[in-house]
Amino acid sequence: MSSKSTKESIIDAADQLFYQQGYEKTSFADIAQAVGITRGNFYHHFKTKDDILASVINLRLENTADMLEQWQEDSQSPSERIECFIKILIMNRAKIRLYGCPVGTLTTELGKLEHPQLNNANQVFLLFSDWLEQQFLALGHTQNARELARHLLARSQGVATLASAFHDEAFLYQEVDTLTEWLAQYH
Amino acid sequence: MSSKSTKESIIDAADQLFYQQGYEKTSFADIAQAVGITRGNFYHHFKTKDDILASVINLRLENTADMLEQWQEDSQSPSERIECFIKILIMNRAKIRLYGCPVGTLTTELGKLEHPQLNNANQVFLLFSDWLEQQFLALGHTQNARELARHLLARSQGVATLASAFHDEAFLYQEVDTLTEWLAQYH
DNA sequence: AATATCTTAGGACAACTGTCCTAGAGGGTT
DNA sequence: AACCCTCTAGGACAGTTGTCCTAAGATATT
Repeated sequence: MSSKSTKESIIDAADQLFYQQGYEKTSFADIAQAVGITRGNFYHHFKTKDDILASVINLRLENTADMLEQWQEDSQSPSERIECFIKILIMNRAKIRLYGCPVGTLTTELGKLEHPQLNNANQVFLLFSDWLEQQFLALGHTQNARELARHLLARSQGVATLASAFHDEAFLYQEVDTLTEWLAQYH
Repeated sequence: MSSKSTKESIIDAADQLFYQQGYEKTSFADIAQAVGITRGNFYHHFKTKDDILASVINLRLENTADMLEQWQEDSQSPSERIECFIKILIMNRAKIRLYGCPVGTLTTELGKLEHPQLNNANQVFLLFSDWLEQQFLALGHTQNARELARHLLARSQGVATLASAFHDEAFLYQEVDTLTEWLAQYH
């Protein structure tokens, strides 16, 4: 196992734990146990807990950018692409039901902690926002493309929050239908 | 200062701190400092941190029930009452911009912590949900009153989440307008 | 085979966590 | 005056936190 692989393992484990338990609750000991290394060994890869968080956010930024690029290639029309976004609520329903949206819950927590990495975490939101805005622009909504993008982003956040609070997947399906109908009026 | 008053002070301070910093981040030391008592003195009023949380949630339940009752009395029509709900986004915009929605952020955090008080915290959501459902029923939407109530609840959650992430009050006003228009179609 | 670099385990460190105990101050009732 | 009960301050307790050091092991290069 090379150094890079161990470092990546740490980031992956931290990514999951931050999502499932929250950043504040997750300790070095938790991550170390998940990876299978000792706590002391940590310092060689990351100086501080904030360093790990920064790496986790960078990983999420990369993964999100890749996913959006994939959607861009795979779909023929802007409305199809927007539907891809809506459907991640279904794709990730099991985890959303348990932990909410990884983007929204992290930014919310970092906001309360007044954490310096909050702006970086918000970049993930901005990736989605800008990409959605592009799609609405392509649909011809030049006046309010950003407004529509943020609106859709907020709707998906709300759905994730309630689905998680009530552990209710049925609500998730229902709201995805409502969102698809909403989208139809902007074709 | 009587005992009851000190206990209430603790609950009030914890209420604010749990909202502003989160439950996990807030320590006994934080609360003690906010109230102006020593940490050791705590045990006389609350046995555990969970006890404080339970009291905070009960306080929020009472306050929410009172507020809903007030709206019920003060407004003449169901749609006016629903507008009261929508407008709390404006009323509390300063705090929402900083800390998000107190109900949504707490249930999200407790969900990740798998905290036994999660169900109690969800009761606050249920108060709103049931009350909104009543209003939609009164408007004649017998088939989908609950669906509409949950939908509106989710929308307001999403607005709060994004307004907090982007520290954007303008978005909040804009989405309140959108929600008011949405409501108009159900009069 | 010898050397240099990278990676690891183990533990030390002070600070903080939630919890709990004890001694005494304060006020009211007999 | 003597008593009781409520409340408080101060500190003890074991455990955990993030951080950091050191010594040894592993790996690669010469």
